[in-house]
Amino acid sequence: MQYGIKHNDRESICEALRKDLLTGKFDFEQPIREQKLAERFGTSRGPVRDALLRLTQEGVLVYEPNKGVRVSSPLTDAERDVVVSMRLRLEKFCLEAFIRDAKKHHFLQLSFLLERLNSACERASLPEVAECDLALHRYWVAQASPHLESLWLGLSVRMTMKYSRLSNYRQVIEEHNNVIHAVMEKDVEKALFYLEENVI
Amino acid sequence: MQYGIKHNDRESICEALRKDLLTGKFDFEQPIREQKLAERFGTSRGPVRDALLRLTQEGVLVYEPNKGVRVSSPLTDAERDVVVSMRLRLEKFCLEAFIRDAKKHHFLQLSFLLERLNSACERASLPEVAECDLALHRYWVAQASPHLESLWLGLSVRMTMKYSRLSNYRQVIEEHNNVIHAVMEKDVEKALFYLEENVI
DNA sequence: TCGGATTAAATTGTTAACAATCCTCATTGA
DNA sequence: TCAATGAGGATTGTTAACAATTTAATCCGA
Repeated sequence: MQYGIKHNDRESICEALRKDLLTGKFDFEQPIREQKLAERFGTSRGPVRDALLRLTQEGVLVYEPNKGVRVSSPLTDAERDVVVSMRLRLEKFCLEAFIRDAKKHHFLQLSFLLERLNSACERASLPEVAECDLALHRYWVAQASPHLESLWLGLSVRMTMKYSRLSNYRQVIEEHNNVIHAVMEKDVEKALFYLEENVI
Repeated sequence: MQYGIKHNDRESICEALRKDLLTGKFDFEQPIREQKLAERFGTSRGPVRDALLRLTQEGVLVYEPNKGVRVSSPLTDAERDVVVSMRLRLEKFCLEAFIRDAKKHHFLQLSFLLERLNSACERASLPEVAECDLALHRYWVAQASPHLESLWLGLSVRMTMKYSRLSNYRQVIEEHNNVIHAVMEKDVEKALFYLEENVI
């Protein structure tokens, strides 16, 4: 579906739900029912439960034994500051390593993801912009340190949920162009500078 | 079991496995079989799968579709540095908030957890020391920011897996005593100082 | 009318059977 | 000899039924 990742039911359900959650399609504090989701995705409750469990661990959902899951309440401003600084620490590390080791096909992939983000911005589709934005950042994190990818994901979704700067599409394009051009020129300093501007 | 948390099968399996994994009871790169664990815990594969999925998200295990999970390889030194600094950022934030808002019964609980850690050290039981150490830190994180608890857990298990300073039992006791006495005196500065010494 | 016990419905937790996939290893053919 | 093939077993993925628990509704007595 995306770039060569194998998907089973629970994976794709997880991604679909994450997208919905990040763009606010579920109400806060309202419980999410397994059966309903199972019907929506045309599977049994098993894979749905797997996906919910995983999103819980990522911090998007809150789980209570025998009661199911609900959308977690947003972070306080102080919590968000902490999360932002942690994400920056991690992503700077990854971007630096990515620039150091990147080969031609990595740059190609990067261009492709940037193009996808641009076109999502042009269509002014918030869910797609959010998805493409995450996919882009995720790419260099996954390349630089697969170990820390899931950690990064947890930080990013928590940030994104709090509130989204993504609706300013022109700015989104601008910021990502800056970062990626610096990356292409292998200018670490500049890339990190623009990344910081972009993430905060 | 612990302090008032309700446990179902998948929760307790998860905790038992995490303990085993943190103290190195499974070989690296060797796949972990669901059926075997199900027999060990006297359940079906369902709850076992849930626990494995969760530990994957925490970063202790690596999952490959249709192939199951295996123990993830240790972090590089550079990765570990990043994780340590992120954990410190998070835990300092939480400890500060904890000190600010703590009531008497929180201090009581803290004393209890410290006592448990001491006695584990005296028995020189590495698995228990590791568990009590995590439980102690986890307590102020969970109190200060339930939102970020699972994030903290992911950071901590990754750190602990890399290599463990915990076998120096005398030092473990010393360090935690320092932190907790500072906390009791509500001396934020001192507490954070000793925490840094302890975590790195 | 109100509060508390009792029942019924809805929901989550667990299980065992079945389907799909992967791995091993013997067989085949050049 | 050796690579390709294919059967068989082992393992993971999914499903539907059942058990346990929670939630909602009903009833009853004061």
